[in-house]
Amino acid sequence: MPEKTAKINREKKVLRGPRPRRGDPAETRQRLITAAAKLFNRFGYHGTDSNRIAKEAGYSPGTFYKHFKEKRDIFLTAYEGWIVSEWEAFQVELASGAEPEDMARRLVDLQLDFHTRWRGLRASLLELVFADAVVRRFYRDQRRRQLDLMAQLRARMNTRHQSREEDAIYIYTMERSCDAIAQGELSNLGLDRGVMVEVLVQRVASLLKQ
Amino acid sequence: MPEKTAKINREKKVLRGPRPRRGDPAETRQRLITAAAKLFNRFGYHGTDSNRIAKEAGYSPGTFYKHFKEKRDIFLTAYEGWIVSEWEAFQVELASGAEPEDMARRLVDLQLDFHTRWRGLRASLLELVFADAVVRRFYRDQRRRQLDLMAQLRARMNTRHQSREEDAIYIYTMERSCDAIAQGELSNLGLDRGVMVEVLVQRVASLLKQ
Amino acid sequence: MPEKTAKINREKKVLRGPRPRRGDPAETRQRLITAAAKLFNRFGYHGTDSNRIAKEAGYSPGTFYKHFKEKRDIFLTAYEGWIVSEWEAFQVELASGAEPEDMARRLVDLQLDFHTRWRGLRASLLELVFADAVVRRFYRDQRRRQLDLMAQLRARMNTRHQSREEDAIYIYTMERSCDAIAQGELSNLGLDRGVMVEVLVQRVASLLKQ
Amino acid sequence: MPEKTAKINREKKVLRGPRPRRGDPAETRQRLITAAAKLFNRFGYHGTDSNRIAKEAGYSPGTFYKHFKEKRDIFLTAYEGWIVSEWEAFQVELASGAEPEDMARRLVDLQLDFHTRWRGLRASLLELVFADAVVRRFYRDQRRRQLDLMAQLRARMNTRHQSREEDAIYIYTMERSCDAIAQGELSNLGLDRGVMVEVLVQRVASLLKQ
DNA sequence: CATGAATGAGCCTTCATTCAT
DNA sequence: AATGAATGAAGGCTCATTCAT
Repeated sequence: MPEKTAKINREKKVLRGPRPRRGDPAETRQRLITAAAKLFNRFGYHGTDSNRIAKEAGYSPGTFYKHFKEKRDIFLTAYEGWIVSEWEAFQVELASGAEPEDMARRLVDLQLDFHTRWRGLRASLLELVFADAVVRRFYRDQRRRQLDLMAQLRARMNTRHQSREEDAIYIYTMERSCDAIAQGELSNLGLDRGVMVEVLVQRVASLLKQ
Repeated sequence: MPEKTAKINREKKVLRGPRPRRGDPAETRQRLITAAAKLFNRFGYHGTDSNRIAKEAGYSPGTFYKHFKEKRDIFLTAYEGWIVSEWEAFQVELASGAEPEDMARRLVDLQLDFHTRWRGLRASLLELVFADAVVRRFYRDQRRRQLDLMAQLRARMNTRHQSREEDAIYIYTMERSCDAIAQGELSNLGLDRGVMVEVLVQRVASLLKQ
Repeated sequence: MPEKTAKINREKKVLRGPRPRRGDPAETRQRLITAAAKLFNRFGYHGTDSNRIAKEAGYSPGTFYKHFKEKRDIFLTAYEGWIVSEWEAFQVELASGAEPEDMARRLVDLQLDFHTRWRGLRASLLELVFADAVVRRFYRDQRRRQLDLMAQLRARMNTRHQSREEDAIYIYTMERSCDAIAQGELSNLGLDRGVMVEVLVQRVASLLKQ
Repeated sequence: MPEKTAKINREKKVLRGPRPRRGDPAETRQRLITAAAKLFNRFGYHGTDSNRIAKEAGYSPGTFYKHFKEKRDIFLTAYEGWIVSEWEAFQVELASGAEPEDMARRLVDLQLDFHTRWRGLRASLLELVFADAVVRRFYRDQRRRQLDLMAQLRARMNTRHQSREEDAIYIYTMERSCDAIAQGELSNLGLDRGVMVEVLVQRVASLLKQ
């Protein structure tokens, strides 16, 4: 009977090092989300590992999994946080009563800002939507809600009529163009950011004018 | 997918029959590319491993690395193959002398077709562009060439003037909209494919009319 | 765009160190099984990790998973190897035509020998049978086969009649007693190995006498 | 399981009602043991984590470690509780003065009952005995005591003489057979429970008859 | 007495890549 | 040209255990 070896084998899980701290779970969770967003936006989803997220937030690997069932979860959470805050900012702007042109400019700036801040997460989004059924469902729910909101908005604002399909294409145009700008594509393509933004602003403005 | 890949390969050799074995390097290389495209388009870049590409093509892992320095290379090669064949198909159509509306419809169909066939590769593209400097450079070169070609084309066809920035936005609109359709987003969003396509066709047609 | 960081992140998988060797897969597999058996028998199933099995056999972690889908698989394989070789040894002995008492003694020695050599695997077996449905199925299949063989054997040898249930109890008795001896329980319990073995031999002998 | 566990705990206090909260230490400890027994018997030792035991009992992880130095301890405690209660039940039966055959039947029923209720713990027992020196020592102490009691008992009851070694084999036979029945092995092996039990009853009865 | 946030070693598994044959 | 056994870094995730509150 391997009396000694068995014991050695069993007792290797001795804990040493600095002592744990305490904190508010909500705060910890938020720190993790912030760290994840930061890393996703620097390295993309596949370039970011869960242990590193924890470390970046000031925690150890186990803490991550106390707050999120799996890596995908924190991605979805960060993604939702972005969508919600972006949409809130849009609502505020839309309710500001500014002149169409001014409002359009601010809306484009807003979207550009968000797409810049979240460009890494956005870069990973499409692959995850493609490869992961859960992300796909989540993504499409958001998209549907977005289209519904847009329809409501247009109804309320008496803007020029356009179909839900046109709404979708409008959204795709804005999103993809802002992504391109946010990803820094312009300078490589001989495009001028100012001109590009201006074109987008005019598109938005024409939608806002009744 | 295989049928169309054959089309892409047409200028080299039509590859059928599941048994390779000591062929000329070009054929082996082509088989690997075809297999990679197939897998990328089913599982995405990160969901496809290089050993499996080799196996799918009927070779062993070592053979893969005889023909491609790294996994990224075959992605770029497949990507280039797609772009080239898509652009060739466009050129053919643009030279057909068809009526603007008909031509527009065929161009949209063409793009939809390519985006459907390559949707997995496209889904992975943005993340790779973001995370990998080499892919990024490659991608932007293609994009620049695309914009240049479009400018030439417009000059030749005497179409309505629009800036390079407007061209870019047009390209982004078409691309993102076709991606959405190809990825199957429409049914979840209460959008009608026919209507969507029609809107896109009109956009293209209005560009083609002088 | 984080040109540098992204690259750093991507290129961390550089391989260094000693070069791989070549070998016969069957041999490698066997080496792994042998190593696994050794470790399971020293530390039990839960005290043995797959990387260590690989290392013990002279390979790296990846090699293990080229030969076995998961850790459980190598356990089942080792288990099966033991059962088969034990049963073969029994068959040889049973066919030897020795006198009942002599044969009984050799059979007990044989079983003791096997239980001693495989005592770690046996110690883990019951928990795995309990906790893992796949192991359970495998185990019960073996057991059924064992009972069937025993029935055939008794029929052929014209031994005293006993029910399949009695056979089972006989098997359980032998197994558990040999386990106890193999695990080294006797010295702690004030039991004499010689006496114990003698009792078992008499049991077996009485079965063998018609 | 819960009903019977309560029985085991009877001599301390009957614990019902799912809400603990600042009670006396003994009660907390008992609740933890009950929860541990339940989980060990459902998932085995390695399939049960200490945090879950605490949660199941209505406490937090810290509380667990206030009452038990380590996970192993609560296993040993539960194990001891089972042994003690089983042996007590046996003593009661043995003192009942019933006819040998009746008594034998009740004893077998009793043992079957206990082995069924504790089958998860029993399934883990042998691996722990093998891998952990402390469990091993504990287990063998119990076993020695059991053999001693049996010797005393036989002396008192004037049963047919048999050696301590024969006692041990008898115990192993009963234990392993009851385990098999408790683990549900019979149906897979084409064995009839009634017949099996009857054989065991006869074995016990023959021991009880002088 | 009890809490529960936090720990961190470590296990299982994957996969891009190499090189001796 | 092709093979394919082998590599080994690393990543996702678990869980026994601790300690500040």
